[in-house]
Amino acid sequence: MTEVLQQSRARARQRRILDAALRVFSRKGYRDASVDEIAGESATSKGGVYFHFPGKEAIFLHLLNRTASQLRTKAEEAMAAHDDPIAKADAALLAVLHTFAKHRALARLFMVEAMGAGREFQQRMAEIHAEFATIIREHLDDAVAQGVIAPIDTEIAGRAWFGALNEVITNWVILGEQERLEDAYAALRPLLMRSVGVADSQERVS
Amino acid sequence: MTEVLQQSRARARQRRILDAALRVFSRKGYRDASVDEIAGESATSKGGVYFHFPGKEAIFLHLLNRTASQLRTKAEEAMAAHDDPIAKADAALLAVLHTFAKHRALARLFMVEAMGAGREFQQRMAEIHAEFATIIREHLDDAVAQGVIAPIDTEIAGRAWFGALNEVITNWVILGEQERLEDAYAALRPLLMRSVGVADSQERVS
Amino acid sequence: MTEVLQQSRARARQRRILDAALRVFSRKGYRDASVDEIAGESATSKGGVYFHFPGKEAIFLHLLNRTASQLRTKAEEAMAAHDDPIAKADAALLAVLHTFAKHRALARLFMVEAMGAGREFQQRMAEIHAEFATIIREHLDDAVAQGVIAPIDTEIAGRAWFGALNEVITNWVILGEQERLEDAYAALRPLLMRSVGVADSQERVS
Amino acid sequence: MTEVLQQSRARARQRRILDAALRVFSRKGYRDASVDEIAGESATSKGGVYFHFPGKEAIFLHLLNRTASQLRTKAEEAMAAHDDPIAKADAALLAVLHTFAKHRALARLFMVEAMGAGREFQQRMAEIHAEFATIIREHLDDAVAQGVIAPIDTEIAGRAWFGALNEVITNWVILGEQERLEDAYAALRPLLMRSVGVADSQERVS
DNA sequence: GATGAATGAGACTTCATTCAT
DNA sequence: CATGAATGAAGTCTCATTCAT
Repeated sequence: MTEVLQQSRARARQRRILDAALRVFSRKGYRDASVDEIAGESATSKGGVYFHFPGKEAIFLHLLNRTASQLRTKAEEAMAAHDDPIAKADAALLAVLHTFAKHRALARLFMVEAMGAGREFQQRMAEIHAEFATIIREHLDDAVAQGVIAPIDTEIAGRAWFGALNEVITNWVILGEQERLEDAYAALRPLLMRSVGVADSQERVS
Repeated sequence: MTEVLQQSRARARQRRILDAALRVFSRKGYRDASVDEIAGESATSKGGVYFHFPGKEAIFLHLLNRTASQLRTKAEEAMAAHDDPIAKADAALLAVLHTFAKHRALARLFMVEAMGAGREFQQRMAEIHAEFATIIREHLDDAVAQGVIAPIDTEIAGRAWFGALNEVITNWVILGEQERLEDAYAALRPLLMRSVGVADSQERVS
Repeated sequence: MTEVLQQSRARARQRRILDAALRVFSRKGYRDASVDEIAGESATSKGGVYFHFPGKEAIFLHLLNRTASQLRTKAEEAMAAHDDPIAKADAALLAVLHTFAKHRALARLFMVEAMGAGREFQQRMAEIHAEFATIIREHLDDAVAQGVIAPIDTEIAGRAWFGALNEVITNWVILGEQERLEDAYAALRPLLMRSVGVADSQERVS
Repeated sequence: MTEVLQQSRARARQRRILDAALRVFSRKGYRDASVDEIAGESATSKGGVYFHFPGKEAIFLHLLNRTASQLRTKAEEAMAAHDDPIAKADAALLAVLHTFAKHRALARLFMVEAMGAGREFQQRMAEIHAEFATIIREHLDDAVAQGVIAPIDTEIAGRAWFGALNEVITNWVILGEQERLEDAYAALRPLLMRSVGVADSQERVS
């Protein structure tokens, strides 16, 4: 069918635009990225971009949501490999970290640019942060339920874990290459564990 | 001396511009704040603003530095009241929190807007974050030296503490009023303490 | 014949497009009407519209000509019912008025939008105006020839009659509902009659 | 004072922009006129235009109002020279005509472009038309009151007079040079007079 | 014949910055 | 020193038109 072909081509073009946008946004930042440049980078015309997306803002939002969803998937896959609730939460953090370590552009977009891109995004970003904090929290709750850790305020713990990770990633994103991002986590991990009352068990690495 | 008078008048105007800029930036965000509006809010003309500052960017940077310095002062004053190194670090965090709780505009500027305002600021922000992380770290180092806590990676701990705090403040800034910011810290504090191996001692609030 | 079927189908679609265009043009005005919207309203695709018409301009021109021709037909039918040349001219005006009263959209298109839609249309509109003025003129000429009215400049009279009518209709189109358009004519008629030296004779209909 | 100088310079520039806009609008029509071209023609920058006017629409509206006001002034001056109310109305029409005859650009703008420039202007144009129709009407009312003419529907008469004039001017604007606009009025005048029951008195021309 | 994705020229507008007064 | 008019580069977005499928 012609229709199907066109649809799939359209979807391919959408993805090309999104991919190009990711590159441009993380190269220039949201405010300094121009739709013109995104169009150029995706081998499309400006009009083409506007055919597929209502505007620059929408592109960024798509990207944000797409990334958040990919990230969540990765985290969930990583957690599936473990039974221990603490190990699960731990695995989730590590998965997120791995992903960002591989795609610094993504990390920059996600951790840095999104905040200052305007009120609209801050709200959405806060939600995304909260989503991840909640994932952690739920597994800490499980851990409490199973008696693995003592009862604590898991909500604040989830947020704190995420915040600590965030700070580490952000630093790594902004300052040059420095060290491997995973190494930072290796140092961070015992801290997090202790914070919820888990005695250190240096079982794992990557 | 006329000179002296003029100097002080000039300084007064500078401050008026900075104060106005703070209001405008935190109302509109960096990118949506216009020099025109800052001029209007500070009862000056656009030309006047440009006489005192090289440009919009410089105003923001001034503000950032001024705020960081005020914050550091507050933190140091708070720490001076304590001997115990852990208590010092703790007091510093609380002082920062108090300040932000009183001036949400400042918090927004400092924690949210600055990140996405452009490459220039991200670098500076990372430095400021690092400064605060270092303050914490130094006192944790003291604590280790005094045998109050066991040896740990204090650098990562400083960053983690700051990151956790950051996340909490950011959430509070972006989402509406919700709860008192200080309450969040009350919940956060035991976590931080445990993370460096200090048994909970619920001594204080303020 | 397949050919015949296809031809008639093509013509049907043409008409559907024209009808849709009339609605859109009179809703949005020429410049704010988009081909996309016309396509949507005529249950066709943009490509379809461009298959049947060379462009937006041509659609508008078609509409203009179609309307002018319909209007002329109505006027001629109305005139056929009368012998008196003055009555004929009178009937023509009334017929035009009736038509517009029923189709305000048409009136708006014809009297208002067409003028400002661009140079191309102004020329054509002037011609159409002239056509109607000429119809009136011819019957005034007949009246002069038959001695019903005294010799006057019938050309200018035709134009003036049309102009007066035009102003009345335009007002009615732009300002809301107000009164019945026909009532305005009832008031206008004696004026027109007197202007060519015909004593008032309130013979007529509706 | 610097202030005064700047103000007067600003006003001069405003006028330059308005004058340039008049030229461009009447050369290209409202929709095809670009702010760029207006800026160029007024030896300003695009930004300069936007400093003085909120946008293209506002420029056009200014022009419309300015012209309407000038026209009214001319008409009133012309009427001041006469006592007879009919002569006054007559003089007003002639004054309007003279003005347009001298400034065809103005006429085009006023009679043709304004209508199709968008809904906003149509409303305002209808008002302006009504203003002029009212001026005529008031003097016809005077004439009735003084017993110069028999009682008639002066409101519709005012509108009809204006409409007739409008048609004549519009034709003259759109079709090339042809004849002198004033000659058209000479032919139109007896018609108008008769229409309100005034016997012809070919007293004047200009 | 129909479809709708793609194009690209061009429109309006904003604003940081400069500079004559 | 202050003012605010002026600049001009850059940005987002619209839409008539084309054309591969």
